[in-house]
Amino acid sequence: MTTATVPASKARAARSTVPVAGAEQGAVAKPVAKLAVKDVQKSQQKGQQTKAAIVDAALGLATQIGLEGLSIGALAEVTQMSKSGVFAHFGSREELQISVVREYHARFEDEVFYPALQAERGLPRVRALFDNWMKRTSVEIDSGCIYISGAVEFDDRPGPVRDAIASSVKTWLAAVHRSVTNAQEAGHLNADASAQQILFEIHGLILALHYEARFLKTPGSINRAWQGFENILQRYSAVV
Amino acid sequence: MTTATVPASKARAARSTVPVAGAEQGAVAKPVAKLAVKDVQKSQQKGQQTKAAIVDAALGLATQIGLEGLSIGALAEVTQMSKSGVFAHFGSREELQISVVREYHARFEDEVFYPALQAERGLPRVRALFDNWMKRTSVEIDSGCIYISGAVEFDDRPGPVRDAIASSVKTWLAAVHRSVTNAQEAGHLNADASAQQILFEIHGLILALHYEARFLKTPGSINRAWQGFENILQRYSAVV
DNA sequence: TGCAAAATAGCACGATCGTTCTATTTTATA
DNA sequence: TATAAAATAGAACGATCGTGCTATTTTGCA
Repeated sequence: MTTATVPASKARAARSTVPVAGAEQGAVAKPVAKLAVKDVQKSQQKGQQTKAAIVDAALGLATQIGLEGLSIGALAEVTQMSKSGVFAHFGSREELQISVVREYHARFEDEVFYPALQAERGLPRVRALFDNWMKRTSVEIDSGCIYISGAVEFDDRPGPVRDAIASSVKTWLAAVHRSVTNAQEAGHLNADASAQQILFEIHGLILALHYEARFLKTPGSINRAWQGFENILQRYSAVV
Repeated sequence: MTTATVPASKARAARSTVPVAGAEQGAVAKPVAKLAVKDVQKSQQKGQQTKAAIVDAALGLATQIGLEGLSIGALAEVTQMSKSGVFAHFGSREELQISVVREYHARFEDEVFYPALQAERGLPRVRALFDNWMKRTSVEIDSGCIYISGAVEFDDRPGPVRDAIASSVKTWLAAVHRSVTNAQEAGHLNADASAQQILFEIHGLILALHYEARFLKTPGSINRAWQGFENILQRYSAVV
């Protein structure tokens, strides 16, 4: 009946099928100025808006109960739509899962990667990347992380969903790797060290934080991750 | 029809319902020689044997597709039994999952923990624990690890299954923690360092290995975990 | 060997799943 | 405002799930 509306903060949930910018409400033939903006708005038709709202809700569900736990029925309930109404936007459950992964990837980049680019190349940017990663992981102690849960759910299950997750994660890890390499070239980190090794150890800190804080609820995990990062930097700091 | 038989190596799969120690046999008056061995066989009644075989098969399934992926129907197919036949041994799916967790825990202890006790206290034992842990994790790159997949599946699903997993993991981590503390007291590791911090960083290496090798299939991950361990030891080695 | 008890099978139930098909409503546009 | 297209709803499908109930078979023991 009532089609779900899209909160401003979530209007980009269908990004994969829609231009990035600041698209809001669709709407009617109101003869207003503001051409450029209007066009974007018009392109965001009803279907796209609804799809964005569905993906947003699906992302919320998937972070908590996993991509495999996603069911179209539950999603229909949350969005106040019919099962077939939800289904029609994706054509298959698998396509829905892929949309969720893409949306998660986009938000991850927006929140973790891009802001870190403002830090200058080399060690400062490595720090910024880890800082943002840590902040996000800290939030995900409560909400869950699709890169981690998805890895477990699909590690033995080949297919496009697994590919989507793996590709996103690899993209992100490659970005961190690049940043470490830059720091080595800038003389901020020991050039003899293996960037892959440094990346591996950093990744371990994030995974341990997620495991011990989210599952075991061990107090102090966040500080231990920070401390571990400082230990790594110290170990690999350039010998002047 | 044909009840599944229990390979020798798996005859302990129903350990949870059977007294731990050497408590076997229930008795009977058959005057046979070969007491010890015979008794074990006799006490292991048909039901226990079958249950052990079911748990063993369930463990095999669960490591690959997760505890949530376990279905009684699939299990019945694998063991060549009827659904109700399988079900009767546990009374609920949840109880089956708990049995699987307990069996995994028992095997983990047998394979990782107990053998390491032969190494002398202090650093050698810390090394032995990590060595065995690494060996097991290396195997689990193919087969999967219930402590990791279970953590993801049950991280915000309270209940006895989650409790069983968390309790097992905590027991194991506490053992490693104890070993680290011993190494500090023996002067093998820096007594000023936090054992929790060391444990956290080691745990991270294992998790990163599992993630990068099993999911991303990044080559060289095993060596990176070893290297990371050496780095940690070096960092926390006692200053003489 | 006979008999009680334990183990297993067979069947059916309600629920939920993803998906398909068709009808209805809403939207965008001429 | 009329009309084609897009979006959504509704109902039904086959499959699978966990579980309960009742038979049947198998086991252990007197």
